[in-house]
Amino acid sequence: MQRAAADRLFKALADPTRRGLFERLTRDGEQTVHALTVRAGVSQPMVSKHLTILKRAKLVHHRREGRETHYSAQPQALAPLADWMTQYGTFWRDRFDQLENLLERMDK
Amino acid sequence: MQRAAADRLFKALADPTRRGLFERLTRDGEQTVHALTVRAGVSQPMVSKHLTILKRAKLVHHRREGRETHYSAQPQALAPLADWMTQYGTFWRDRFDQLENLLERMDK
DNA sequence: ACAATCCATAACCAAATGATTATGGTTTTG
DNA sequence: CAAAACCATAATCATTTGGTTATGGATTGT
Repeated sequence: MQRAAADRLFKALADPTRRGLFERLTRDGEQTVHALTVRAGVSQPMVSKHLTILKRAKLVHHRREGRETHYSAQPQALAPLADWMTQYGTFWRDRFDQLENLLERMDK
Repeated sequence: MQRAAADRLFKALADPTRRGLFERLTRDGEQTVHALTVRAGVSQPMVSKHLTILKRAKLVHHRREGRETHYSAQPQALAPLADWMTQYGTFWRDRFDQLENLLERMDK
């Protein structure tokens, strides 16, 4: 079951267009499908489809408002991926300082 | 360029069989194709193909020895994935303690 | 009311993907 | 040396995937 969640996550993130959408929603916050389509490099229907896949992986959340649909990123949905990665502990040690640094910056 | 590396990585990890092979190599250490095939649930040629994909993502390394090929995991190849994830900082805070814990256990 | 906008779904298509069986090249074993 | 074992590649196939255009439903603007 955690298996299936991880699978949907990895598959959702396997496509660069989808990662692009997720990254943009994370960086720039909530966006309409239209706004996302303008810079996505693919057609509006394709953006909708990709968003649906991200939605099933719980990476995004949507909110209808009139004729527009606003999508927002749910970065906490990356947790299973983080869990999966902690199995491969050794390489983390090297990254530890960077991470600590990041967390410090986040606290400011 | 880091882009392409991340892409090969995500795509390589998108398949559960491939993740299974990688996990096994990480947990149990170096293995021959034959040994991997026995428990992989797919045919030997498929194991070879998956290993090739993992190899192109630098997630595994191979070493020929007579008629057998020994594969081993290269977990440090997950680094680009870790880098990518640090962009989504917020959720890391929650995982920080677990990570610290893990690193402590690793030092023993 | 009518036209335009926003979005999702449908219909369709080419290419990629995951799998199989068949084959052949090396190397080891009997 | 012959047979068996190990592995990679080739040929083939069904399914999935990422993309398009077409359409239609709902909402907003004139």
